[in-house]
Amino acid sequence: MFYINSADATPLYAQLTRAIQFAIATGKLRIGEQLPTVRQMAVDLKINANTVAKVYAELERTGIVETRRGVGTFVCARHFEAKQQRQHEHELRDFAERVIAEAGAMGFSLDDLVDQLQSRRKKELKKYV
Amino acid sequence: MFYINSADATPLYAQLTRAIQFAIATGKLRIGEQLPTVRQMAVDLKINANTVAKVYAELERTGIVETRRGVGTFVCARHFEAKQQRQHEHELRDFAERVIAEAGAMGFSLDDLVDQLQSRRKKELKKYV
Amino acid sequence: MFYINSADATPLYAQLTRAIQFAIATGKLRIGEQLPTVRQMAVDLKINANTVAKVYAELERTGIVETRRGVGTFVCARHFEAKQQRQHEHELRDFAERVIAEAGAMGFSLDDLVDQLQSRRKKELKKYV
Amino acid sequence: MFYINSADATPLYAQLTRAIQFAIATGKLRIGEQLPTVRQMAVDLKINANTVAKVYAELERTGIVETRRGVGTFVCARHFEAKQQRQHEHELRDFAERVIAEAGAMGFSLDDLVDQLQSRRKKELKKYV
DNA sequence: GTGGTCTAGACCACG
DNA sequence: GTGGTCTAGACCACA
Repeated sequence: MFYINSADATPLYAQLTRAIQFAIATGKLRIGEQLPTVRQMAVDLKINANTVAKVYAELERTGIVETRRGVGTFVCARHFEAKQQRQHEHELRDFAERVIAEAGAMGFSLDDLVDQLQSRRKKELKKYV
Repeated sequence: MFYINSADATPLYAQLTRAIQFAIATGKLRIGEQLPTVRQMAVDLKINANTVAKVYAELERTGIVETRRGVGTFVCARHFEAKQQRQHEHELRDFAERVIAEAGAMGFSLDDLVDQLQSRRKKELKKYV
Repeated sequence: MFYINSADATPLYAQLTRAIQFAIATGKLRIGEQLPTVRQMAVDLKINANTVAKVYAELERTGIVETRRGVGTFVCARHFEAKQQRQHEHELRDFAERVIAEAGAMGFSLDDLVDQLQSRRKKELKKYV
Repeated sequence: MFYINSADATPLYAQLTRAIQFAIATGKLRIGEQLPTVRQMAVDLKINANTVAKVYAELERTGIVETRRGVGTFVCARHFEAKQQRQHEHELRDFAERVIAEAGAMGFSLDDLVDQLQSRRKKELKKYV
């Protein structure tokens, strides 16, 4: 379900964090659903259990998942502090700005990126509807 | 000309290497053209000169650039055109995944983000026309 | 400067986190001041460097310290998101409530606790004025 | 009657052990008096019954309580009056340090906290008079 | 059996 | 020399 590339210079824990956030954002992981256990995930990805634990702890710290001791780790209902509409918009604009800059630096045209984002979304929606 | 995101966990040297390779691959940097000096690049990107120097050294080792002592660093040739198309697509997919993951973690819906990006497309196009 | 009790069931990292927060709260550590290096702290407290690193990372995540790679870890200016006065008060009341409950459970009278808090503050102030 | 803070990193069993010992030491629980049943305590504190059972077993091992099969768990005698005064003071200091650290981390000034606590003193006093 | 803590020690990125 | 990442493996708290 998750994919890690140990050849990539991006730290394993960052890749996994991203993959889980992505899975949640696209609905592959639903609210309340249990994540693989730390050890199982470690086995699946062939990485150290501590690395997985670090990721889970980090995600819990940011409120994306909830861990119940002795039970497991679960996706939790996002509690986005109802941002001011204004601030939300401002942050979105900043974020879009950054995405555009990075895409440019990596040589992706905005069109390609938007296409990719949209096709991703459709694919994911299809899978789970 | 180059873009580095120090918030990204991907090592600075990897980001810079990728950015330079991309610039060469897409012709933004032409064969024979001079790269910014190590110090200039360090100042521009607000990173340490040693980091830039290591990137240049690595690129020289792989034959992508050539350093002429006391003169500067120059683009040498392209060694990686073959893998370009597939590699590019793969990188785009990874990048899109990262964007979606980050957007999700920040509470932005993919729709909002795509809207935002598209509303900026025209402006960006204008810049480069 | 910091004190850890490995006999205490409270995790070492929690004790150290607390000790550092305390040092900052009482002015023992000033804004901008450098914390001992990870390795030095580990030697001083006779604990593993990773445990210290975990604490520093955690404190950075919450914005209490700032780490500059290759340089060190520094106390940073607190950027308490100017809370609404109302909310601040509400949170303080909740916090006080909790403190009272815990003090009660541990058998400390409110008088003793207040005395202790005040004497601590005076002592700290004296030291550094 | 007992208070557990599951947000505190201190293990639940350690918190409960301390709370019971304190209750006995201060006479809130008298010699011969029955403790809540394991299950009742678990329900009250919203923790697992095994955790409570282990605490009771440990307390029995040290001779502080006595379990009569099929009947319940009873306070046996005090074995730790001697260390009480010094221990109590030491714990108060630790507790005060923790409170100061947490208050600092949450952005409350010690003065504000002390004010808040003192303003509540009368109410608390009333409760117990 | 679940996650959490800690250690020891290797290697890397950065200044 | 600084902090960061990762591993392997031990032991603990909790259900």
